[in-house]
Amino acid sequence: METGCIIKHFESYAPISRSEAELLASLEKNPKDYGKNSYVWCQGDTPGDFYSLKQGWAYSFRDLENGTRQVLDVYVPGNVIGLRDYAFRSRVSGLRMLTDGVLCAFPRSRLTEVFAESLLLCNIFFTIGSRDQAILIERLVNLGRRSAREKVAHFLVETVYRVDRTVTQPNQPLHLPLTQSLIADALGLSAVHVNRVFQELKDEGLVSSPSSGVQLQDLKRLKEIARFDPTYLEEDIQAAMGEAGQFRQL
Amino acid sequence: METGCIIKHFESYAPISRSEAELLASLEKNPKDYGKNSYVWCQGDTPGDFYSLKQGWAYSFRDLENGTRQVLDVYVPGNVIGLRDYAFRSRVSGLRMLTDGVLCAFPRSRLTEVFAESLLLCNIFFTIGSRDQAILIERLVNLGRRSAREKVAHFLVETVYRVDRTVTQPNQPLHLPLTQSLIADALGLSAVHVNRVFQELKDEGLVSSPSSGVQLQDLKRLKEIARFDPTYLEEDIQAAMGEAGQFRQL
DNA sequence: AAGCGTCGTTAACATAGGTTAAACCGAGAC
DNA sequence: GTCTCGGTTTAACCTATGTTAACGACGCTT
Repeated sequence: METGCIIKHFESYAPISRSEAELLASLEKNPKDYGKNSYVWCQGDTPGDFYSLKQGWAYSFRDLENGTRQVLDVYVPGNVIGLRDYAFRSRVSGLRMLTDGVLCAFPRSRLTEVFAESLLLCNIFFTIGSRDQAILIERLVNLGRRSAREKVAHFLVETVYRVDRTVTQPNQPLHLPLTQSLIADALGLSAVHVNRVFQELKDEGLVSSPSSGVQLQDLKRLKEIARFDPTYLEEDIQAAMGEAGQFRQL
Repeated sequence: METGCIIKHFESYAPISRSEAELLASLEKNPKDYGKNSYVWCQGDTPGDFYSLKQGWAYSFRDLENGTRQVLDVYVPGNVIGLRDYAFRSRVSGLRMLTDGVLCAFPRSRLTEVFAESLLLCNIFFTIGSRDQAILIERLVNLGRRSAREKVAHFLVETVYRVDRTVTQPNQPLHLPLTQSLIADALGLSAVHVNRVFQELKDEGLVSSPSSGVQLQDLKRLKEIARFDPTYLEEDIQAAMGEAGQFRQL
């Protein structure tokens, strides 16, 4: 079995030892296929497991009383999903596949064991939580204080940045498997208005929409429109662990 | 020295042992006064410390390029603040006092030590992170998919719920030290429009505004308007830790 | 007591984005 | 090869909320 993508993902935070790699590998034992649009869990379910996303894309969302929904986050391969339900009796959001994909489930209680066995992994999980929060914060800013045009640009650029982390691609046009109505639900806009914005961006040659999904043609310009500042995606576990981290790594 | 409010706060998650209480107490060594409206840190600063809020209220925010700002969260006594910067080289948001208050700083590196020394405390910190995320998610839903009236009602009710956790009050009208423009910046609205909503709510006898701050007169009705569902505030560390938790508590 | 700054209030006016609805398009199902 | 379905596109119309601006009330400072 080749080295799992959760390991690869964790290695992007800090070099991990052999025994820790084994510990992580034990979290990736149960790969399971999910079809496009299938629900992994629904809001309100009892949260038994966490997941790592081995392949494909997924998103978390909340359905509202008034019939609308809010998309909370989009996940790309390597992401750990569900940590946010850690302390709750029922899931605070649903999880649904955006494309076909593979998820690895591991039981919530394993996490406490991992904490006990490896301080480094404990720190990395904490770092992931910290990063998740930073992303939510940025989304909050996006929703609260930017125009529709800026929102869309920002969301697209952020997503590209997040993909790049695990899936290193050449410098070519970047393809994202997002629908316009998903983007609308993520940004608190109507699908109609998202389409209006897309028309604009297309006219300016910044994006194109192939048969499905979105293609970014001019990342640089999009970043300007979004006033995108990537520091909120650049964690650094060294900074966090300090001395202890140094020590642990020997 | 009476038992610190961080201990009281942590006890609301799980019973903690004597040695763990001492460990926590060591985090509360440097109480420092902050005046109303003073800045504790600014976005971009290097994050050295975390804080527990011993007294008073504070809020975190982001200033935007376009001159507006987004308020991200409001903190009440007992809250642990700054965990979200755990893994970053610079703070993702600023922190400012809403009232006079007292904060206790403890260095970020201490956290790793605490993790190493107590599995339970490690879990509680994780739980706090999980809860923080749940709150952000709810704020996201609020921003994305609710009307101004619903937003305001929801924000007020949530805040009351969060205060109640540590500060147990009688059944009387609840006073919150929030200004209308703070609420506007938290909800992505203009101060003028927040005021319009407040006029409505006042006419209906649901809130009043004494010389400063907001007073909630009819929590029940406000909850209905907001369609407030408090499950996202009801964590349960038992559920999270499972067996390990049971064991650790002996 | 005069002056100043912050916050709340109100009104008139402007607009970004929502709503509805209808047509269209490509992909998979049968 | 036609049907259906989810997604996109366009247009006409509407409204919730933003903007600007001016005033008032309170609390602090001098």
